[in-house]
Amino acid sequence: MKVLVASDLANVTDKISSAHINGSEVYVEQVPDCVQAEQRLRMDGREIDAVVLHLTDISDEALKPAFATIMRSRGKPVAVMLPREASVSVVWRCFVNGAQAVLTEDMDAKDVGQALSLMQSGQRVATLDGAVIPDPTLIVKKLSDRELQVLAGVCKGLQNKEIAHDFNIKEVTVKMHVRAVIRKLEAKNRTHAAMIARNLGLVS
Amino acid sequence: MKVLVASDLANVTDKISSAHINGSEVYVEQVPDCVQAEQRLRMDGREIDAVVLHLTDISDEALKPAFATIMRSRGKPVAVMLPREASVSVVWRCFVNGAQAVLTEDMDAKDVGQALSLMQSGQRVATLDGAVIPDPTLIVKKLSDRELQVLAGVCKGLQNKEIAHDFNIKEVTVKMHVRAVIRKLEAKNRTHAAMIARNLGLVS
DNA sequence: GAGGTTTTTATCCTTATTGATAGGTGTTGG
DNA sequence: CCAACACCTATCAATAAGGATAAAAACCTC
Repeated sequence: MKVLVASDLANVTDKISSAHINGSEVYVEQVPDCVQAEQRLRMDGREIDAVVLHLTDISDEALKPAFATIMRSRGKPVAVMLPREASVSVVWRCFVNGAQAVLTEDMDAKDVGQALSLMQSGQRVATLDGAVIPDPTLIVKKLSDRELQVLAGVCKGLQNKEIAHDFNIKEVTVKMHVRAVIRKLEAKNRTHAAMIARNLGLVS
Repeated sequence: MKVLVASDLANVTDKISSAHINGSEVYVEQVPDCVQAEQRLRMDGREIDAVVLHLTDISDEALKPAFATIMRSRGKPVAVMLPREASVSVVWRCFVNGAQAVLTEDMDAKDVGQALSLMQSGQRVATLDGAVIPDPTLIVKKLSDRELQVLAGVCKGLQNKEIAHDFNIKEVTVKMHVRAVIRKLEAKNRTHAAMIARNLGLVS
C-alpha cells in the first residue's frame, strides 16, 4: 500500500514507512507540503491509497487553507499529523474539515500503523495522549439520539416545521434541538451544522 | 482492479467485466442489490476499487434509499447504471445524491470502461445518448462565477451579510444570488443547496 | 451597436431562524 | 431516593432568510 506524506521532516516519513498497515508493507512517497501533495494527486493519484498531512502550524488561519487544497482530491482518506501540543479543539477542527484520522508526532510506528489500518477500513480515528481511539466523533461532541435525528432532517434541507411533523413533536422542540446541535458542533448556524455533519459522516 | 456490481442481470456484469479500465483487467464481484452491496463493503471493502449500482426503479422514492444505504461506505467512487429511458432530471438527482458517474444500460463495454476510467481518476462522468460526457455538473445546471462564490460562502455557514462584506457588494445582491443558486440546484433552501453543492463537489 | 448574460441595487412583504428563559415529563443509575 | 439526563413545551423578542418585481450598469459576443 502506498501513502503520500506531506512533510519536510525525515523522521515522520521514516516512522510511517516503518509501520505496517493491515500487515502489509508501506511505501511512502514524500512531498514537502500540502500544496505539493495536491499537485501530486492531481497529476496521477490512482496508485495512492492514503494521504498524511503533517501540519506544524495549527492556527485556525493555517488549518483552513491546508485542508482546502487537499480535500479537493476526494476519495482518498486523509490523515493529519499534529504537533504533540495540539489541543482537543484542534483535533475537532481537523475532523470537521474532513480528516479521517488525526495523529500526533509523538506516536510510535506501531500506533501509527494501527491508526492508519483503522482509517483504511473506513473508520475515523483519533489519538489522545498516545492512545488510539476509534471513532472519536461521538466521544468529543456527543449528540443525543434525537439531536442526531433532527440533524439528519436539517441536512436534508427540511424546515423546523417539517422536522417537527416527521417526528410528531412541536416546532419549538425542534428549535431547541437545533440550537443544541449548533452549540455542540460549534457551528455558526444550521447550514454550517449540516456541512460539519456531512464532513464528519454523521449523516449519510 | 476490482469492481463491486449490484445488479441481478448477467449482461450488465458481463459488460463491465469485459471492459478495460485504464488498460487493466476488471474483476467483477456481483451482489443482487444495493443493500447486499453495502453489507459486502461493510464486511471487508478494502480490495474493492469501485462500486456500480444498477438501478431499475428510478422513481424519487426508490432513488433516495438506494443511495442512503451505499453512500455510508465513503471513500469508494460509486457509479450508477440507469435504464435507457432515464431523464436528465434523474441523472441530476444521482449526482446530487453523491454518485461519481452515471451510466445507462445501452452503453457498450468500451464506453463503460472509458467512463469508469475517468471516474477512477476522480472526475465526474455522465452519459447522454450514448456519448461519454466528462464533468456534467457544469453542463446540467450551470452556475455563474459569482453564484459559485456566493455558494462557497453559504457552504462555510456565512450569512448573506457576511458574504456581501467579503465581496464588497450589498446584502440584497447576495440574496438574489442565493435565490438563483437555490433555484438552479433545485434545493429547498440554503442549507439544502449547501449539501447538494457538497455532494456534487462544487465546493472544496 | 444590438442583443445577450451577468452583476448589481432597490423596495415591499412574509416566513424562518435564532436566542433567552422557564418550566414540565420520563428514565436511568448510583 | 435523588441526581442526572434526555426529552418536551411555552412565551417573548430580534434577526435572518426567502420571494416577487423592477431596473440600471457592466460585460461579452456576433
